[in-house]
This record gives sequence, C-alpha cells and structure tokens, in this order.
Amino acid sequence: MTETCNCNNCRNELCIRKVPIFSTLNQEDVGKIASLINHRDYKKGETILFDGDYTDSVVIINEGSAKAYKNTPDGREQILYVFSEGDFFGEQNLLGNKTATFSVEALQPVNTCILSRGQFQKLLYSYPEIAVKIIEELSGRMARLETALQSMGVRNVDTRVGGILLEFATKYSTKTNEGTLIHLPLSREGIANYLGVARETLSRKLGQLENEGLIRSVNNKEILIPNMQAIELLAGAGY
Amino acid sequence: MTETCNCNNCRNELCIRKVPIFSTLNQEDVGKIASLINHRDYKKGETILFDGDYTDSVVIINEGSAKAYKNTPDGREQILYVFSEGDFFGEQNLLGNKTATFSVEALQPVNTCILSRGQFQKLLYSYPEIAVKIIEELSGRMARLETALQSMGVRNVDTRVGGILLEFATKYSTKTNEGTLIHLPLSREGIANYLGVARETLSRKLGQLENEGLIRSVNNKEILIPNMQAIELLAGAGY
DNA sequence: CGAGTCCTTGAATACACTCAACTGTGGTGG
DNA sequence: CCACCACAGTTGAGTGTATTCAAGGACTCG
Repeated sequence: MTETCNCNNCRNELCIRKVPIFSTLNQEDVGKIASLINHRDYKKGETILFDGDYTDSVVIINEGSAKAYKNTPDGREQILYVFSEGDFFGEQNLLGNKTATFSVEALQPVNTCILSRGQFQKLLYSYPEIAVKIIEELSGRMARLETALQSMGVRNVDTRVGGILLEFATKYSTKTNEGTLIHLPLSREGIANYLGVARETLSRKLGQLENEGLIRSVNNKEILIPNMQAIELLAGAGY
Repeated sequence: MTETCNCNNCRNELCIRKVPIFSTLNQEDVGKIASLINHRDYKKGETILFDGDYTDSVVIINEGSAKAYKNTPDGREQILYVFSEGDFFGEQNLLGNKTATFSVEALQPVNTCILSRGQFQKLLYSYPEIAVKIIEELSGRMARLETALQSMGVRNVDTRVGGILLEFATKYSTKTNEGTLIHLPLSREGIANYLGVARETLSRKLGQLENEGLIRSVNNKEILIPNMQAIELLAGAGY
C-alpha cells in the first residue's frame, strides 16, 4: 500500500497528493482515501456537470481545467470560476439532496477524481483537518467572488479588464525578460463572459490597451505585460 | 450551568441557540461554548469591521442587521451581504493572519457574539459537526454570491430589480391578503448599491413597476407585491 | 490547404449614468 | 406646535459608453 507502483490505488494516491484539502494527511490515510476514489475523463468541450442536475458526488479536478458558469435569462453565459488542478466542486451537496447551481464544462481534456457524498461526509467527521481545509478553500473562493462582484459593479470597463489581467497574472503567468507572460485559460469570448461584457467590447478594450503599450497580444492564448504596475494602476485607480 | 437564569452564561446560551451552526450541540456543549463568548453592541450606522483591518475573531450577529460592502475604485459602495440574526463573519481569518476583505456596518442597533480565532479553531476540531454546518452555511452564501454575479451580468436592469425583489421576498416578507409585503432591509440607495446601479435608475425602475401595477410602494421601508408570479416572470424571462 | 470557428473592426442605437433641481420626510429646537 | 434643516428619494434633460448588428479578417484543426 505504501509502495509506488502503477496500480489503481497508487495512481489515486498521486491524485490525492495534488489536492490541497488532503495535504495534511499522512501516507496511511492517503492510502485509505485512495481506495474510495473513482475516475472519469472528459474531452474538451464536454460538460462535466449540468446546472440543475441532481448529483451526489464531489468532483476533484486531477488534470486539465474547466469553466463553471450559469446561463443568464437573457441568453448569455456568466462564467463564475475557472477550475484547474486541485480544485473541487459539488461540496454544496454535502448535506441535503441539492441540485447543481452551475454547469461545468471542460476547457481542455480533463481527468477527475470522484468521491461519493457519503464517503466525503465520513471523511469530514474522521478528519476535522480536512473540513478546516475546505473551509479555508471555500473562504478563498468566496473572497474571489466578492471581488468579482465588486468589479462587476464598477462602471468603467477598463478597470474591470485591468482587474482580470491582474487575476490571471497571479494564477497563469510566467516571468520573462520582456515582462509577465499570461497564459490565458479562456478564449476572448470566455473572458468576456467572465467579465460580463460583450465579446466585442473586450476586443476593443484590449486593442486600446495594446495601442497604449500596456499589453502585447502575443497570440490568442498569450498576453505579455511589460509593466505590471501600469496594470495595477489601471485596475485600482480607474482612468 | 443547565438552569435558565439571567447570568451572563445563560444569556450567552440564548445567543448560541439562535445560531444555526451550533444547532446540533447538546445542552452541555452549549454551556461550554457560552462561557467563551464576549459581547459587543453597535449603534445604527456604526462600523463593526473595517475592510483591510486585521482581526482575529469570528463575529456572530445576535440581534439586528448589518451590511457588508466593499468600496469600488470609482468611489461607489458595492454591498455584498445583508447579515441578520444568526449570520456570522470573520471565518476567513480562521487559519492565517488575514485581513478583512470587506467592511461591515450596522443597519440597526446590533448586538454581537464574539469568539476568538483560537477558540473557534478548537471548536472545529472538537466538534466536526460544527465544521460541517459552517461548510453548509458557506455553500449557501456562495450560491447567493454566484446568483448575484449572474444577475450583475444581465444587461436588462428590470430583470435585476425583479431578482432582488424575489430575494427579499423569500427573506423579509409577510403574507397579507393583499399580497406579499416585503420589509426592505436596505434603503433605496442601499438596494441600488446592492444591485450595482445608480440610485436614480433604481428609483425610475421601481416607479415604472408601480405604474405597471406589479408593485405597490407602501412606504420607503415596505413594498407590496400583489402577484408574485409576475415578478418571477420579470426576474426570469426578462422583458 | 480549406472550412469552420474565433476574433476584430465599423456604424448606429439604446440605455443607464451624471448633473441638477425639486419633493417629501423625519428629526430638532425654538 | 410649527418652522426649519438635513437627508432620502424622485423626476427631468442631456451625454457617454457599451451594446447590437453586420461584415471582414485571422487563426486552428483536420
């Protein structure tokens, strides 16, 4: 049980090790939990969870990334989260027989670890530290939502674009000698749906920022930021 | 310890009994926790927590209501939550030495129960069911935030106004023979800051809804909704 | 290389915002 | 008890900015 090999159990251990909420567990406990895990793969564009569906499992992203979104009454799609390795969802069903409050769709090929509600519940009672980790994780996620809500309230769209560049810079960037290179997790349309603006508006704003020299659009998946402070100023102080 | 009286401990027990997260505890445990609690009162308009301040305590609203908000870069105030009896905040500081991510201001005279971070942490490890309750509570709060975010993404302001009327109707209303009477927890300006629109815009929209017969503004603190389904339609389907 | 999808650019429109004046309301003090 | 003041809310007019609709350009993937 404690040796590394290619059996399902050990593959599952690798899966668990990636997830922050299990980071406090010792090897033995990891092994126990590993045996409870199921896996499922999804292709890019496939829907992992449908808004409104009943579900009784907690899903952990083991590999790849996914977007969580709600469809608005006026036919748009409001993106709420971009999940990547180690993120989980479905915890809202922990107690009652609740239905999903958003849809989740794979942005890339995704591999998931699945725990049933019952198993997950038992874990929480056996390992209070996991519950605390989850509270910590949820708190962080709420802080992000709160910031997003604040941002949506800002009239000035430039500020909001700056805000999302900052957010992406902290999560999806590498440093180069030309500046910070952001690897966009979403398409332009996706970013627009995350910001809650029209695709075209985002396009115009990014074009404008490029003209002003604040960003350099390397390709559709990468944006280079020569001077991060200028973006911070944009996001913070507005115009 | 288990007898009802007017001593501080027993007053604290009453306080605990109001809070859903402690609802699973037996009398003895309630007594133990009661001895850990401190109290503090706030006048209407007083700030209970300042955004950015360091704080090491979890605050539970025992009586009254309060708004949680962030100031936006463009000088507005974006309301995130309306807390009332039994709600708590400060749990984001559970683990690290974090600072507050929003301000909280009393909307009415408020009485709070205060637990220090250390005490609260111990509770979580001693009573896993409290942790589970908190996860449940946070999940609910996240669902609300997610819905709010979705709502903010909707262009049509009528829809958003309808949405907030529905939300208030579920939390702050009484049934009368004329329809559903909503007791507004916020002023017009507050509602506007909750929706992320200008005060004047909200005023116009409410006036319009009143002309159409969908609502009746009884006074600045109460709105009567004769036909709730019409509001649901407004919030759901847009125009 | 071609088809489809995603992205950009342009022009016109609509909608909420801003600024400003006015009305109502609640509270204080003479 | 009424006059006054401060504040919250409403209403009006004009402006700005993002949206919409439409067309053209540029990727990406087979």
